[in-house]
Amino acid sequence: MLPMSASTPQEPDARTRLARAAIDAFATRGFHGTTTRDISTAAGMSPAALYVHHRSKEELLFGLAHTGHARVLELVRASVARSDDPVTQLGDLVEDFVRDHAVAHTGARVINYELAALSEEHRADILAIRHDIDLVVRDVVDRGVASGAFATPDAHMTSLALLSLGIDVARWYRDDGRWTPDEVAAHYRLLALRMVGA
Amino acid sequence: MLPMSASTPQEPDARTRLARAAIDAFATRGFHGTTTRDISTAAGMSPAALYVHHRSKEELLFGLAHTGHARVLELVRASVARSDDPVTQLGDLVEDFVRDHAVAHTGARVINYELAALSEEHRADILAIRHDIDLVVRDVVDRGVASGAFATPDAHMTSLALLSLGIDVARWYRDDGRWTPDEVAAHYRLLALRMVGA
DNA sequence: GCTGACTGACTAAGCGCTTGCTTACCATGC
DNA sequence: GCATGGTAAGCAAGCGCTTAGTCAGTCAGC
Repeated sequence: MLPMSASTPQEPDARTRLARAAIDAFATRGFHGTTTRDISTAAGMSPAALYVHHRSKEELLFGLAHTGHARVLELVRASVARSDDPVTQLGDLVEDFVRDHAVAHTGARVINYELAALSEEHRADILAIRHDIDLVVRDVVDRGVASGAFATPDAHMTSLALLSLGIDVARWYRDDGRWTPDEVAAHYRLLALRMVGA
Repeated sequence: MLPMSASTPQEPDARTRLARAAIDAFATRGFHGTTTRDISTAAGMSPAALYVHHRSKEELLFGLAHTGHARVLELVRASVARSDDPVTQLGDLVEDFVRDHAVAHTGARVINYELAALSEEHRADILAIRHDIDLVVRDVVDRGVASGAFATPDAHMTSLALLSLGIDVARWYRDDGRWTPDEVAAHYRLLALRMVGA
């Protein structure tokens, strides 16, 4: 029995090539600044081939946004599940969240800054996942405040600020910059714990 | 002697109407998602009238970005100039910066997230102003560390995080939301001082 | 010989920007 | 007091080009 796919690792399948090309293009020029030809050409196909795999340019963006958000939701849930102590939970969550936004900054930029280009239904779908991510963070902060481990005059706004700080890493992080993702993540863990008054 | 202009305050001059329409449109749909007809129609003019006041759509964006950045640079310099104590200086700076990004969130969103649409020369011009803003923040943090008022393992990254936190307010702040600009600004002042270990 | 991935050639619509012209306003000369 | 000429702002129309998306047909692999 041969494996399902015999494609070489240098040449991923068409869907993957389209997704990568779309992320790069959307991150660089934005959704409306990117043409379907930019994407299909970068993926090594004709303009029409994009429509074999996706109904429209908007649906391609939605696919990227949905996959990316679902992945981040699982990421933060896994971070919190590793411990019972709110201090460790928040530290791990911020560290994992920030590292991910530094490593995958290109994709994260698309996911966070191109949502306005989605249809109303698709945007609502994404906002629901974002709300779930919010809830995970807020729950950790609330439990830390309840246990006396954290002290903050507004747990809600502090939770928002923590997430906001992590998201913005995707905007400024550069692969050829001063810090590695791990260095940023470690420093942000400290900043986050200070912000909640741990 | 009559005043120079007798136009009613309800109907500002053409340049102002164009600027406001452009900010609204760019913030909602992005630079490439906005047509020159969107802008001119919202300003109550024909498509051609835009070109009486601006050489191109890109130059209109550049004008908005330049004015906005110059204003923020003056804002943070004024915040720092009000005191000699790094703790007060940083608190005032963050409070003023965050309040401004909440009040003028629409314009700030355009200024911070549409820079990729600028020409190389225009983008370089804006990045130079942003660098000056960075320097103001970094200088306050460095002096706080030197005086022993602040304690942070990486003053450079902490300065970046402080600015990053303020910028991202423009992304999430809503006029009909839970908090007033003053409330957000006051809370962020506390968060900022905790982040630097004051 | 059927299926699914893919292409070249195409279309309708929309884009930024220009053109040729009109209008409103104002300083100047008489 | 008023014609004259200059200027800035504005518009209707439309040019040249690009866009997202379509479609009939090709072809490799099962």
